[in-house]
Amino acid sequence: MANIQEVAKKAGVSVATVSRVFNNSNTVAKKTRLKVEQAINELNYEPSVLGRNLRNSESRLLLVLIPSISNPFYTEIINGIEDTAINLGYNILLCETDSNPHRESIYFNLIRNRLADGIISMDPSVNKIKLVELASQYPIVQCSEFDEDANISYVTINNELAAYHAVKHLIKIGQKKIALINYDEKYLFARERRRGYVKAMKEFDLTIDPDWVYNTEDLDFEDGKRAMRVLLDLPESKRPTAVFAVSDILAIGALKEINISGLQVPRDVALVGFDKIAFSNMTHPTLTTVSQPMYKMGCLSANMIINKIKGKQVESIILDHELVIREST
Amino acid sequence: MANIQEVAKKAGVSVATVSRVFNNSNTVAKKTRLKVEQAINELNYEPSVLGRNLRNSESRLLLVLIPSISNPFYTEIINGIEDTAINLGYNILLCETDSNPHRESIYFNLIRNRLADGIISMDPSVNKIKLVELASQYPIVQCSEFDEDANISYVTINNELAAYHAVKHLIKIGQKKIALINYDEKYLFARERRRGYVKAMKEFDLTIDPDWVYNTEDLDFEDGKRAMRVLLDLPESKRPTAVFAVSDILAIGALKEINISGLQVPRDVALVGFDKIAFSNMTHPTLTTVSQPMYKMGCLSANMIINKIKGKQVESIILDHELVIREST
DNA sequence: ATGAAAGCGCTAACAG
DNA sequence: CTGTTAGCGCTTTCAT
Repeated sequence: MANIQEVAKKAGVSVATVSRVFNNSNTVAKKTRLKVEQAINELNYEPSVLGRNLRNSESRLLLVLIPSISNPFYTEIINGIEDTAINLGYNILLCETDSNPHRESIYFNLIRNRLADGIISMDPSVNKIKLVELASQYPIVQCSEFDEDANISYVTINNELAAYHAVKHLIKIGQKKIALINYDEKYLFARERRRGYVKAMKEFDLTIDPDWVYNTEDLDFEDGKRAMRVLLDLPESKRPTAVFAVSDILAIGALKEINISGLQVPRDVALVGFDKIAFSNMTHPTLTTVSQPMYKMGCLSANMIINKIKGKQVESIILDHELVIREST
Repeated sequence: MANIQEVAKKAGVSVATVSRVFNNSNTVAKKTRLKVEQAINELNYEPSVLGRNLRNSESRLLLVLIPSISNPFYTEIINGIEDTAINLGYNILLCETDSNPHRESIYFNLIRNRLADGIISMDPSVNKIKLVELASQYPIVQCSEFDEDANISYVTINNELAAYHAVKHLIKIGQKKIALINYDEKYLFARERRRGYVKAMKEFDLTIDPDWVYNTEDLDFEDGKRAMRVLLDLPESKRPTAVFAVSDILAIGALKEINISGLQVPRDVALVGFDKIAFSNMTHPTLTTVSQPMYKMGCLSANMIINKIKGKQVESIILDHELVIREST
């Protein structure tokens, strides 16, 4: 593959001029430009990003940290990030941490090694201390999950309010015994969503049986199943007739367990999920769920990180959610 | 952030020695090495990949082309690719083409620009002509989908045999009226899977009603639903009692449509999918499906492309599949 | 409007 | 065992 020198030689100009042509500098005479363009075409020349990057000490690569690529919640966000990034001349390096600190540190080093210009972190189990430390030297934004006191700008939704709306919907359709399948409360969004649940229950004078709140270890299908099993095994008088799960996958696990028990949704148990992943519409019955504007979140995070890279001031953003009522309630 | 010069100065050695320490050259005296290591630690130095890459004209980045990140079929493969790549000192650039030629060409340019050292293509709708052209200049391997006469090495399974096994299983459990929900036959795997279907039917002297073969436009849930609707709307005498769908998502769509019609799986219609995506185990009933060794496919593709980058000779690989019998049959 | 040349950070060949 | 130096491919000042 030809390099800039060969193009320059072929066109009978200096490498500087070739560079100027490629960077649309308007200080190149039309005639010269034509000559150069012809040489570029003949040699099928493409500039090496490596050379340019080294010179400009930028890579135009963005690191996107997610816990797991198989979690469909992230796919729409990533679409948004990718579309925006490409438009602005950046590419993304998708990094799956598996919530594994070793992997995380490999990825963190990528920015130290200047292979990436900035990080969009969506990993709730990220090492906050390291993240904050890194953020003091490199451009970082958080998407969806964030650290309250980290002083790193973020894009997210109001989780407490969203959970409140979901539970209020269950109450409005006549439910009183409402359980919460929540994630480990070491995560901020889990704490916030519980607050929303409690708030709605309190507002309508419904008492919460402590057995109705189940915290899962992971966000997997199996965790949802297990949680629902525990809830269904409660004595008749205490058994909940509605469930709010803080993620669609948990809700789908719960749905499965309800079906296995020969019960029906929503007749015997009403069910609300969270995230509006594609599969929430494929179950039978389809899942009522809280929709986050995932694509938009992605676009905004990408914009935010690129602005930060360019040294602009950025502000955190809290977006609106939406309750999508479907067959499960 | 410190660079190699500052470390050299601080340690009182030349940059070459610092480089040697970092690359574990064993021609460095213990005492010198210690001095350098101390300087590295004090300055918190990390070498710039950019400089190294430019010098070695390699980026240690791998391009992975997939049509859509939201298709769970690819997630396990990507896990395999990523684990292997990281182990061998490479990172991956996940590229979603959306089957969009414009995006594809952006990604193809990444390798022309030397931002990537090789490509793993998993996109069935890739522009074959461009791919072949590129493969003559750069390291490329294909995973899962491949071009028969492209002479680009690949990792895949025997699709015809896998489909044959799936249909044979349906026949063995007494099914005779077996429909095929297939993808557009411009794709090789779709043609191969139909051949397997036909072969099994022929072997057991079952005639195939032309109305039983439905080719979808896309591989989405909605396509599966639509296909199943058409099949269910056939006159009573022709209506199939079993369906083989060439992808789990299509099968899940079919399942949904069957449920909507008030019919039951497997009592009224038996159902087999393909891919063993995570969600195939979350439906009610769970889906019988053909399992591809996706993780392994990923590992092997990564190994293959890295070997190719290093100039080694590589051989295409055909892996075994497995029929996973669950509740839907 | 164009060219010469420095330099981004690193590695490797060569010399000592 | 260590230092000197050229150069990877590009952009960008500074001259002209």
